[in-house]
Amino acid sequence: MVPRRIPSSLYGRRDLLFNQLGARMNHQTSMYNPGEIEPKWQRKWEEDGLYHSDIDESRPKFYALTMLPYPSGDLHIGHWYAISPSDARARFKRMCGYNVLFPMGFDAFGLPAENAAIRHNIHPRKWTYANINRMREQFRTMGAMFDWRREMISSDEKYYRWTQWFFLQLYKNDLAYRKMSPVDWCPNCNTTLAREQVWGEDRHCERCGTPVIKKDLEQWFFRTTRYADELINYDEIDWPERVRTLQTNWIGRSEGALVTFKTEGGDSLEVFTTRPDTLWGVTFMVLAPEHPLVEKLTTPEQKAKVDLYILDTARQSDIQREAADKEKTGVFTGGYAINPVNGEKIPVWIADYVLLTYGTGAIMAVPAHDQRDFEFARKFNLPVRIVIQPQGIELGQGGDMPAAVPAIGTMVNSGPLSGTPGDVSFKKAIEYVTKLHVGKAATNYRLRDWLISRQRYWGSPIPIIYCKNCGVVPVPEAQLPVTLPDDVEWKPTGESPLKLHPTWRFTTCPKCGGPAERETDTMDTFVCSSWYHLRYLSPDYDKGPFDPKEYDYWMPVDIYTGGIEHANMHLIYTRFFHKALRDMGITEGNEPMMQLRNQGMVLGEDSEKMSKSRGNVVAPDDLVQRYGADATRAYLMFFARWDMGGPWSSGGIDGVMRWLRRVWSIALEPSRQGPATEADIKVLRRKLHQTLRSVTRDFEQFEFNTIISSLMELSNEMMKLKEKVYGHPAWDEAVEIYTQMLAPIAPHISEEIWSLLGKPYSVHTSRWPTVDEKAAAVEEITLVLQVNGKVRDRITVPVDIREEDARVQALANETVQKQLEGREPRKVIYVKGRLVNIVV
RNA sequence: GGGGCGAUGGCGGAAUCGGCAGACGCAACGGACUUAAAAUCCGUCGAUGGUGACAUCGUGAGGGUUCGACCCCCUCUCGCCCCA
Repeated sequence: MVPRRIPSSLYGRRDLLFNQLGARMNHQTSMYNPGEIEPKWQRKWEEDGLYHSDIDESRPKFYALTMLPYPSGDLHIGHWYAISPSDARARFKRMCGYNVLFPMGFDAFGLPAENAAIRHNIHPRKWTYANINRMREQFRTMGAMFDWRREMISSDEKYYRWTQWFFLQLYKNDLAYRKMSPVDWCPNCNTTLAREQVWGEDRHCERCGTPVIKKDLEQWFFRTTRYADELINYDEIDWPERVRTLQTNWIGRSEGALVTFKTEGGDSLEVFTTRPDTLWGVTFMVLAPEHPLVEKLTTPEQKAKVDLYILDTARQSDIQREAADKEKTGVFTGGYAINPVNGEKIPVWIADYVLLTYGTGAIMAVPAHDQRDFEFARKFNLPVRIVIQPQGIELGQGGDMPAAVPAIGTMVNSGPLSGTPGDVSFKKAIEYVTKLHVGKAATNYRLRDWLISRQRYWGSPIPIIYCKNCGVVPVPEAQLPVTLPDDVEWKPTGESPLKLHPTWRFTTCPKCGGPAERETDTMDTFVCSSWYHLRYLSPDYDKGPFDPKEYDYWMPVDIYTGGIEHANMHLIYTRFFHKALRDMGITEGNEPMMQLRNQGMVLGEDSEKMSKSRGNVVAPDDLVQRYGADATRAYLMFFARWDMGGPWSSGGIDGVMRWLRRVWSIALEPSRQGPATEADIKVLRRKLHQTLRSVTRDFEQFEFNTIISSLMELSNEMMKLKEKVYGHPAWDEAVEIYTQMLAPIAPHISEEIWSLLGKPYSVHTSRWPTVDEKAAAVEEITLVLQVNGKVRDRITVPVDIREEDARVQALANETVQKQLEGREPRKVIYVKGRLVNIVV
């Protein structure tokens, strides 16, 4: 636990008080002491409910959402980096007049809790909720504008009741189904993993690093593929192109044709091809070793070799199997298939580079026009036949091609379609196979349905009952939630603890009342996080997953911030969820989150990923102790572009701390009052309103680092002018607006300054100032004088100088004349407000 | 192997529409204050040459387009990410 009050002796530089500053300070001012003011204001804001967000039809709403943390035990610097700038922007929006909802919660189910249970013999619930309590306190030190009344915790019964309810709705609408399937299984975590939880060349478990193995199990799936086409459409949302590309590639839509070949024995052998125009170039077929027809096709002479090869393949990972640079391996089955377009008899092979899970698990091999097929043909001496003649490429004979030529071109050696030009070849080929009833146009996706079953304890139970008489029976909605029992034993047995529970598993069938068994698998935690943004709307609501009144007011999410690593998982799942719910009439609109922005990553000072083992971890608690939350927040916004991130630098934060102390004294310390000239006032007001303009724009665009730099520039300017303009209304205006601009970034110091200035509480509910365009306008500009594109001089001219005058002045300039050396200008280029370039 | 992103002083970064490269900050150095140190304040701070005004070079490398390129195009190197 973080102490509620940090001893102020840690912060204050009391020594200073009695030094040279002491003499100048009056009773009103004291040193900037974050240790004192931060907890003070945090308490006050909480008591006053300053950050409560309630429906208010009189104001436009703004739903600012930031990805919720997993309660791993400590809020680390990455959380601060992601969340505190998001908080600053939410605060900015609020000051701009929006009714802002900025909630926080915990993604509380998941493996680490259970691993902790196994390792330290502590109950996952206890571990998780203790961590949540600790992290909630750490969050409070951040000074963020969370409305804690809206907190959701995904492992609460009142939450997962509705996760289960959603499962039932998906089940009713045929969007959840069960099937036997080979799955990636982590032998260490004893669970199946989704494809995206399997990482790296050696295909290891994302959590524990153990290489995964394949296993056949009855599993629950969500039909994400049904929405594949809609998911690659981003018309309604402002999401970074990077994320859209990642999602599009992940979904991997490819158009082509399904073509049915026949085996000699008469079985249909369906293949998906993206190149129907190459059908006449098929010289062999390749099946995945696991393909169901392999056994039937294999001749007795080949059986021994085939069986051995199948065994070999099972030991390999998909990545190893598909690697393009890998030496091709394969075995002839002895069987043959018939090419439906020309009746040719072609050999059928098996090879590991064909995966059962992609397309139909079988391919037609066209070695002349596909590199992998080409390599395979060369290795096993199979014929290569050219059927495409791309323009301008000399192909020679198939037998002596150095590599496959995948280009599109005119069809040749293709029976009735020979001569078909490349631009219509796909269409014509598909028409042809359709007419023959041996094929049709088809679209294939890389995206698979979402496997949500986990053989683990710490997750939401799947609300399904298996009855000998009635089969698969959904738990009636009135009986939800299916509660996770507390009294289980977790031993790494390979089975879910729920399966070993003596009583929980056994129940009665809701349909026939006979003896029945519960599903003992729990749901992938990504199911929980697919709808948490809806639960914030009404976390205690018990008539549905969310209160429709709240939904109508707050949804959709206006801005979602978080890490890009979720592009292929959470962000696809949550879009899928929303679209599925929309089709079931539960939600409205096509997209849950209108705008998405990703932050980068904070690296250690050694430019490496922070990790305990490297010893390069920066702990935000220490920073708060030493510098306060405001300086920590400001430095996180200042040290790098937010969307890029970068290595932490421990020295840099001192500069930000110095800046805050300067701001403090600029705003609060009385000063000698010199006579202010018109010019001084003008300079101050111009800089002030120019800064306000750029800060406003940068907040809109998530450019936090330049917000801080321009505020630093302004404070430097104010420091220079203070002795002259102190006491003048322009000075008071500057201090007031400065405090407001600072408020979203450093909420505590600005609230303290605001209150010491005698302004009405609170700076955070004050209205964002408007730019005085007249004050911000410049009257004189620096015109750059170039000769042949090189800067030679700069002159100060009126902002509205006429082009003719600018040209005349430039040519008359002494330095320019010297550079011209009497040469006659060939051309004079004038860029308004920028430069005159004289070309000789 | 394919795709994406990036490379700017000693360091983090700025330059928002093709128009003053290096804003702002860190570090460093010099000065003021101090018995002293810290803190604070003032100043210097891309490289080379020059006492200096100034000149030449300079945004990973090479080429191109342009009156003018950190910015656009081509080729390459390195780093990170994603997909294989």
